[in-house]
Amino acid sequence: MAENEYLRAQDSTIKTVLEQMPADEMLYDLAELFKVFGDSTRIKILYALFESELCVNDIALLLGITQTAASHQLRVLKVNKLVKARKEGKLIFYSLSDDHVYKIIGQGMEHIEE
Amino acid sequence: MAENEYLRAQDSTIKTVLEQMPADEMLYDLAELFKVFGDSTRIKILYALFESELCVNDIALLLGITQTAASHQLRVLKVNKLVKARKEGKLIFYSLSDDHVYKIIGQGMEHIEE
DNA sequence: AAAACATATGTTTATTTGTTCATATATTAA
DNA sequence: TTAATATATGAACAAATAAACATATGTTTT
Repeated sequence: MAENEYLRAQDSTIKTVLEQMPADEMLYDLAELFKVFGDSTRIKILYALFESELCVNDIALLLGITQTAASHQLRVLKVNKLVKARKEGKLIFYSLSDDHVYKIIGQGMEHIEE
Repeated sequence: MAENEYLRAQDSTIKTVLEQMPADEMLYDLAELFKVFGDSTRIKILYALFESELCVNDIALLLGITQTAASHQLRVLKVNKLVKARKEGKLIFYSLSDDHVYKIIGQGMEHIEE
């Protein structure tokens, strides 16, 4: 690595930092994922789904939000593969897609509970 | 729990969902925390700090952002206790405050790598 | 003390985003 | 088929926010 008079860190450090840095696209995707968790309405929906699958209207009523708002946010969660949908007649039941959701939220809780 | 003709879910389910739901303030704090991770600039900064503590200018130069942008985002990270600062003369070295950062980002990576 | 350097702060601007309202689609019931 | 119910979609609006620019604060060097 070429010397850089503007950097204080050692060349070896700079090299390691740059080498370990994931590709821009991955960093962007990661930020996008966390953005999904960065809204209290969506967090509430996920918490509700911790207990059981629920249909859209139940989610809306349980959380005190409109059906439209629930639907919009469920779409965001679904696009990002945090929830999955199951159709039963005119009802659509949403549930968590996998246990990453638990783990990510769990880690977040640990941090704020300090 | 009183019966609710508008809800499809069973009373027992509704009861459990409502019981397990954390207080609104906690849900809000949790969303705020994830919001911090929900920006690629901040994610890049955190990744850089995985390797070693770094001063503001080095972070800016390494990531190709302005000093001002780095400072603003480091402030956000510091307020949310994800990084801590150490002063050495006119340099201020930032580093990760604890290993929750690793864990949270790690879980996020697992999810998107599927 | 003055100059140079490192970081922080305040303001403005452009973009993103969550919600609401109106409406469309789809399924079941009458 | 019409009405009722459940969910989704699209557009408009308001709030949040990241970046840029100018500048202030604090530290070291000369």
